Amino acid sequence: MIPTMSSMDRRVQKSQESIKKAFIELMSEKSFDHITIQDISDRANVGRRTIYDHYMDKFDLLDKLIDEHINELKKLCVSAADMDFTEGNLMWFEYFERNSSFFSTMLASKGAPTFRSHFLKFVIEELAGEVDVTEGKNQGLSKDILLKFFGAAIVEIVTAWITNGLSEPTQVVAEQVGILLDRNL
Amino acid sequence: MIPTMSSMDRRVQKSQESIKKAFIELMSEKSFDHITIQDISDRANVGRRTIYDHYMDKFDLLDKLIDEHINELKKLCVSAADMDFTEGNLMWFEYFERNSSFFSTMLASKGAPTFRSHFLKFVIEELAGEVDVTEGKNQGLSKDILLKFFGAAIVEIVTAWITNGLSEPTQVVAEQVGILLDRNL
DNA sequence: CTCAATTTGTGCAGTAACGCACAAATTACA
DNA sequence: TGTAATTTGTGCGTTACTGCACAAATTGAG
Repeated sequence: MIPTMSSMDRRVQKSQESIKKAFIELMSEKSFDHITIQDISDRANVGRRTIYDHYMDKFDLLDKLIDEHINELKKLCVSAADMDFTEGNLMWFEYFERNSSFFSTMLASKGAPTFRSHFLKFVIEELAGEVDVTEGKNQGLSKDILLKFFGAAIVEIVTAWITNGLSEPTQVVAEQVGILLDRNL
Repeated sequence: MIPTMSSMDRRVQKSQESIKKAFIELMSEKSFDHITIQDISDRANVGRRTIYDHYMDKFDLLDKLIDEHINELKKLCVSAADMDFTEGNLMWFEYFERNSSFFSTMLASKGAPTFRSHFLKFVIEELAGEVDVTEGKNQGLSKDILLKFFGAAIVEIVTAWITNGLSEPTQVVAEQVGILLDRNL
């Protein structure tokens, strides 16, 4: 049985919370590549042995954090169900803006491929509910091709925007991506 | 061998820190008498069994916190060694002012006698270094009597001031107690 | 004063975290 | 490229924390 937060041994909760919090702090201070398990251990005030009890390595820890962010984005999607693309996009872009120190240092490190992979998978899942190939402008087109095409486009726009230090205003990027998606999907 | 902070098992450090912090928070919210071990356990996020592993009961926990405050006051005394009574007093009174939520709720509860006892012992120890009965105005007087007399006076002034919600300005109380001590010691 | 609800205090078995040691791998610098 | 320093990854014995159960004590309301 998978423990819920309320049934999990509190020592496990505390250790994982400390490790994640420390990792996030460190990622806003230096590149993922330069963070050591020893750094995390010191900052979280838990033993190195304990970190290995919970995570295989720091890539696994990054995986888990990315998954948490993806889950947060999913929640935003649920609450944005009644909105059009631009409105829904703005919520996403604002989320990335709030968490930009995490994402920008991660994208400038060996963690970038992991994030891109997770994010692409997620974006495709979300778009799958928006794309209709049985009628309209996309009738007869491969749904799979459509999803990969626009999924990759979205991932690239988001990661480039973050990597370039949020150089475009959040509203502008959200609007333009919204226009492109409205036109095609 | 008494463990220092740096050699103590970190689980012990964490548990004790959490318990103390929770207790202090609770004491700024309600009377010591109404705080339960269950309250502390919930706020600190540690098991009740664990609290009993570290402290006999909540009176023992209060003892330890009072001792920590007394130790802080001792440090202030060391740094005030070159000052006269008024200047040194001001540091003490300001310390009580900073921590007044803790002291005032504690003094309005069953914890008051414990505090008075610890504080009187400490004040007497500090005054002992200031009183000379071999010459001057106190020649021939019992040192023990002098210490108890003025020790109790100081304790009463401090606790009444705290209990009355710091009704007199800190500077005024410190000055007047300083004058009285200068005159007699 | 009575009584239900709550809290206390503790024993105990199981789990998680700890610190240490050590060989292997990686990093950084000359 | 070589080498010292640092970090990694893991096994293991020990310690601390956990949650549960339960009898006893206390609290608060009627």
